[in-house]
This record gives sequence, C-alpha cells and structure tokens, in this order.
Amino acid sequence: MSVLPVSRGGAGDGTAAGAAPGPRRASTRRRLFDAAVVLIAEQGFSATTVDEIADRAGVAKGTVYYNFASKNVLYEELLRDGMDLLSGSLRRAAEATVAAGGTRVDALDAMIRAGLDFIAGSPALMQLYVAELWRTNRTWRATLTSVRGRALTVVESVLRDAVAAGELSGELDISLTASALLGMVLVAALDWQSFQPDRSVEDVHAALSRLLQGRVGAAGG
Amino acid sequence: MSVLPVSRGGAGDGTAAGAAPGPRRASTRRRLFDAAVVLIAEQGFSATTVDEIADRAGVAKGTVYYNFASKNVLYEELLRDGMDLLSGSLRRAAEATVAAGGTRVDALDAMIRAGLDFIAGSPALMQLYVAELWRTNRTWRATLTSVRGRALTVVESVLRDAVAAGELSGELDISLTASALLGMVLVAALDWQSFQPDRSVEDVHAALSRLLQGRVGAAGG
DNA sequence: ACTTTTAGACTGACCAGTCAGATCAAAGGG
DNA sequence: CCCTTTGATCTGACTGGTCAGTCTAAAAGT
Repeated sequence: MSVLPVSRGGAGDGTAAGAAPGPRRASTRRRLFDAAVVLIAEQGFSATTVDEIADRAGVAKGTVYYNFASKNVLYEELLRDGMDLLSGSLRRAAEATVAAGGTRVDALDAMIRAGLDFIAGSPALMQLYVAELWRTNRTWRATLTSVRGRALTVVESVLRDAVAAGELSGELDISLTASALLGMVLVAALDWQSFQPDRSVEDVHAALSRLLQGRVGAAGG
Repeated sequence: MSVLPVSRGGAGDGTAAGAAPGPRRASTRRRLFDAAVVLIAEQGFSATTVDEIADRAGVAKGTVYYNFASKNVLYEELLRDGMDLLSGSLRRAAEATVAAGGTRVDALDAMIRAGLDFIAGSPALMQLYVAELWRTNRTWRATLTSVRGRALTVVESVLRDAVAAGELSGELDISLTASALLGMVLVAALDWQSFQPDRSVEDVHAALSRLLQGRVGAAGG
C-alpha cells in the first residue's frame, strides 16, 4: 500500500545498500543502540519492550520500526556493531605493541589491558554477549558465532606469532588457549565492574598479567 | 477460602518448614528443575513459558504453581540447587587432593578438572549462571550473589592456603585471582561444549592447566 | 521534493497466575 | 481382603493483562 515498507525493510536489514543512510538516520540509530544495550543488559532481551527502548532513546515507537525491521534485527545489529569495536580495539593494541618493538607476550598483555578498558567503558555490551553466546536454538546464533570468531581470531593470531617466534611453547593449543584467555579477561572484568568496582584497572590488569606470565603456579616474586 | 493456598504458599517458598515434602512431590520438583534448566538455557528466562516447562516435565501447569510460588521462585531455587552441587564438587576435589598428599597447586588443578567435569555433565546450568550473574536490577540478584560467593570462597581458601604454604607468591591478589580462575574455567568449558565438543576433557584440562602453571608466558616445554 | 520522525490508537497473539474440581496414596474400619 | 476417609497432589480451562508490530496523517528536517 505504500513505498515506505520497502524502504523500511531495506534500511532495517542493515545490509547497507549503496545509498548513504543519511546523517540524521545514523544518529537516531546510535541513540537506539545506546538505549537498547543498557536496557537489555539490565533486564534481558525478552523482558525489554520496544516501547521502553524508544522512550529511553527519546524517540517515537514508529521510528524504531522505520530504522530496524524488527526488535530481533535491532539486537543483531547492536551486537555486531559493538563486538566489531572490541575486536578492532584488541587488534590495534596488539599491532601498536609489536610496532613499538614489544614481544608477542607483551602484545598479549596489551590486549588484556585493551579488553579491560573496553569493558570498563561499556560493560553492558559484554553482559549481553556472555548472556547470549552459549545459548542454543537462538535466532541470532549465526551473528554471535561470527562475532566471536572475529574476536578470537585476533587473539589466536598473536598466539601463533608468539609460538613462531619461539616465545611460547609449540605444545600450546592455540584455539583452546585463546578461548580461555578471552574468557578470563571477560569474566574478571565483569566481576570487577559488578562486585569490586572500587578496584583500579591496574589491580585487575596486574592480577591477570600475573596469571598470563606464569607467576601464579610458578611462585615467582 | 480453603487451607490449600496456605499449604501451597508454604511449600512453594522452599523455606522448608519442618514438614517433610513427601516423595511424590520431591520427584515432581526435580522433573520441573530438569525441564526448566534446559529450556531456560536455550531460550532465556522470559522467553520460556511456564506451559513449556510443565509440558516438558510431563506435568500440568497447575502443578508448577502447586510446587513453586511463581516462575521466579522456581528459577531461584533451581539456581541455588544447582550451584550448591558445583561448590560441593569443587570443595570435594580440593579436599581429596590435599588428603592424598598433593600440593595446593595440585588441588587447584583438581578443581579445574572437577569444574570441567561438572559443566560437561550439565552445561545448561552454567549457561544460566553466566547469563544472569552480571545483570543489574534483577529480582534474583541476591540469590546469584550468594551462590557466587559460595563458589568463590572455595577457590579463595585454596589460594590462601597455597600462599600460606609458600607455594604461591604473597603478592597474589586472592580475590581477583579466584574470580579470574573461575571465569577461565567457565568460559573455556562452555566454549568447549558449544564450539568444539569433539575435543576431549583432557585436552581442555591440559590447556587450562598449562595456563595455571605458568607454561604459557614462560615458554616451558 | 524527498527523507525521516511523530504520536499514539489498535490488533492479534501470547502468557503468568488462578481456581474448582479430579485423582492418588495411605491409614483405618469392618 | 475390600471399602471409606482424608489430606496431599495434580489438572486444565479460564482471566486479565502485556506486548510486538502496524498504520495513519501530519510535521520536521535537509
């Protein structure tokens, strides 16, 4: 009955057709992301209503559906968008360290720090991520898997380089170790934010660093 | 207008008044737990309906409300019940190791293994746990905090003993390290179950053990 | 001119929780 | 043994409310 639904669908897909989205639109989408990530982190996806999201973003409900095809799509794009930021941040930290002449282990350490900073800056996003990642049967399983893969790849490539450079043992299981490292940082950061917000980033970083560098089981000074 | 509602409320609270719950009841409650944990792990709490839980448990909806005061209470008791099993399992692993003459670091290692085995046996429970733990604003926040505390305490006490015995450095931040270790095991185990189910427990255990014993950053053989 | 946003009424589906009555299992009576 | 009673347990149709998504006509914005 109108052309609007088509334009709505196209834009909502986030498939980013050639046409520029327009600056007005981009800012509305960002406001919706910001509102949604906080609400969903607090209450969960199903318990968060579209009306709440619109309210918090200071936008009419219709606007949500003009910008996103559905609540589900809004959520998927939110996850993709946010996790891309994290992956980028990790990669940049590693590259900068290596470029500055640091070792690969230094790069891992820098990534831990970058991860902590990122989570400290937007804990809500990581809350969503861990809350959804291991669910089976979800509509957005594909989105999550791909997003996870991108983050893990960054860590894995640094681990591989480190092994190649002889800094780490060749016996290392790259894939499992990367997943464990990421998990360690994630959970430690979220626990820090939730249960010990008074601790400094440095404290948390030091504790994780010690774990990474083998000063836990090895009784180092 | 009857005595039933009273009895229902009392029982549903799980406050465990003096009266024995009766064997029929206990088995129904277990069936409901089993059904709920799987469904909620798959779909999330809000997205899982009470009808679904009842169906899967092979029970009428009314029975759910006869046994639990509300959907929320069912969930809380489920979490408490399951996490108590985990804490117990960790503690037993540590005690057995020490009793058998192992070091405290050996005990940590045994706890990692126990954690992996536990999660392998009922991944759904841990999915719930991580999905809810860091949410703010939730009704069952208190339940989760207490349950988390009990599990962490077990790890912390072993770490403390290890430091006292000189096996670990006194500089260790007990609380942060315990949280990081628990997180590492949790995430690694869930990732293993979800994304690399073909790997053996031994592989995963070895990767984590290596991390714990400092053979990652220290380039050991 | 064209895109984007507004305000909010509306619908159709879905769902937590209720309640009056059915069923069970155990204990006693005959 | 079979019958009855009693309280505990279970049943499922029903209610009242909630929510995703639709739609419209008009107003901004660019």
